[in-house]
Amino acid sequence: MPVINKQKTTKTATLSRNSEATKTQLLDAAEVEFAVTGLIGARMEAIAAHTGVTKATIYYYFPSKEELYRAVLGRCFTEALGMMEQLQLDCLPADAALVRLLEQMLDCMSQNPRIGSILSLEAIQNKGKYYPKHLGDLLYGTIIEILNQGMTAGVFRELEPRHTAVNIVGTCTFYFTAQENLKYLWPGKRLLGKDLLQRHRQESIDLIMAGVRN
Amino acid sequence: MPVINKQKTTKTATLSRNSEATKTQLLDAAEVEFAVTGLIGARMEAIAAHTGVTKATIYYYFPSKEELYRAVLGRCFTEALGMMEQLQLDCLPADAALVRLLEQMLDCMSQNPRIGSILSLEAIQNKGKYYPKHLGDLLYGTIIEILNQGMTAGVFRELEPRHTAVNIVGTCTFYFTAQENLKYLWPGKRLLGKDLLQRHRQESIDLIMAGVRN
DNA sequence: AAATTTACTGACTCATTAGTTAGTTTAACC
DNA sequence: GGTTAAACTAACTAATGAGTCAGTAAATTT
Repeated sequence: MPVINKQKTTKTATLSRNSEATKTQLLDAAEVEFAVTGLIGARMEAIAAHTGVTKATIYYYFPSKEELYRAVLGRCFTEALGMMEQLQLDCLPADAALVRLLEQMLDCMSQNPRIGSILSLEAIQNKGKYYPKHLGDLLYGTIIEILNQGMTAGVFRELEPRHTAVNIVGTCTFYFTAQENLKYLWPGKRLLGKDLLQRHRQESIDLIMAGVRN
Repeated sequence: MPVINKQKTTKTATLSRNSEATKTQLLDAAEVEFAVTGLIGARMEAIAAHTGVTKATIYYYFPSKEELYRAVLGRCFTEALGMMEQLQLDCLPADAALVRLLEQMLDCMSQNPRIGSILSLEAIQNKGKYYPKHLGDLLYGTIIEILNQGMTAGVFRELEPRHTAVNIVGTCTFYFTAQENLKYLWPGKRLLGKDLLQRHRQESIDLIMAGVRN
């Protein structure tokens, strides 16, 4: 393993055996593990092994399994939050804004389907204890706002915005979280392959838009 | 605890300390446990304690944790299958048939939201290893058939039936499985309470029907 | 090059867990 | 009322898992 440090004496930016990289790798491995097993089911040993370090190394970076879980959630949803914030929907009419938001959500799930699994497990196993409410507020708040706007403008039919928002999010996530139960519906095809994903994206947007439009 | 047996000598129907009842109670407790933790996370001790017996009693009835899990799944989906089969949708036009099916699915989830959780966990944790394919075939097969029929009849728009079927099931389940993450959207209200449930049922049906109709 | 700090490990502890077994209690049948 | 079989338990085993700690190796500083 050559090349550890590129800059030599830039403050504390570079660390001896590259602790920043190790930490990131641990978070990556932990994300995968938590996305399959949830908090309780996750094995610290498995996370360590997958990272190529010993279990004790995890405790060098994170005080406990629970805090590691919090860190994983934090990183996931900071990402998602960033994507949401750069959407700039205010200047768009309601229907265009909703299409844009749907595209973003579906692409987000395609890029990292683990987010959906983690949130599902979080709800089912931990009763939402670690659920990042500010993300929920932002996501559901944005959808509800768009729906209200659309109703006022007359482009959307009269609907209950909160229930509809929940159903929209459900539509954007189910395909990904239930993947493994659904795969036999498309024998021999990869559900996260380019063509099926593309098709699913379009079908989901069409269904929702037809569902809300007047 | 008085009254154990009502009929006295009806074959082997009545058992000494009522084994049939114990078995049912064990399955009930196991269903609750598995619906929260999944197969790997479930604690046999917890299932036993909740039933009011010792752990060893479970092994008197079931050879292993895995077989207990299989038995729980079996019972859940025999129920669901029974509900599906008595629907009699063949004689109905596509749109009425879909409404009927949606009502049934939503009511099924309302009555036992654990089904959705168990299926979600099954997909995420076990990669669908124990997923009852015959149930999936029946459910998705029925929806796809109705959608095709509706397109032929011209009452439904041109859509891809499989993706749409997945989205329909997603809409019918997400509210229930993600309950605990969503509760803060309705502060002070019970998501599975009569009024919210009723409202959600109607909103979901409206969204889907508007989404598929021509 | 010696001293110090940072990154990391091996070998532990103690709690928990699936599964077992030998034995006990309760009811059923004669 | 004594025998037998079914229902159930207490007390185990063996394995695994979260978390600890003393110590080592590599890099950085002096």
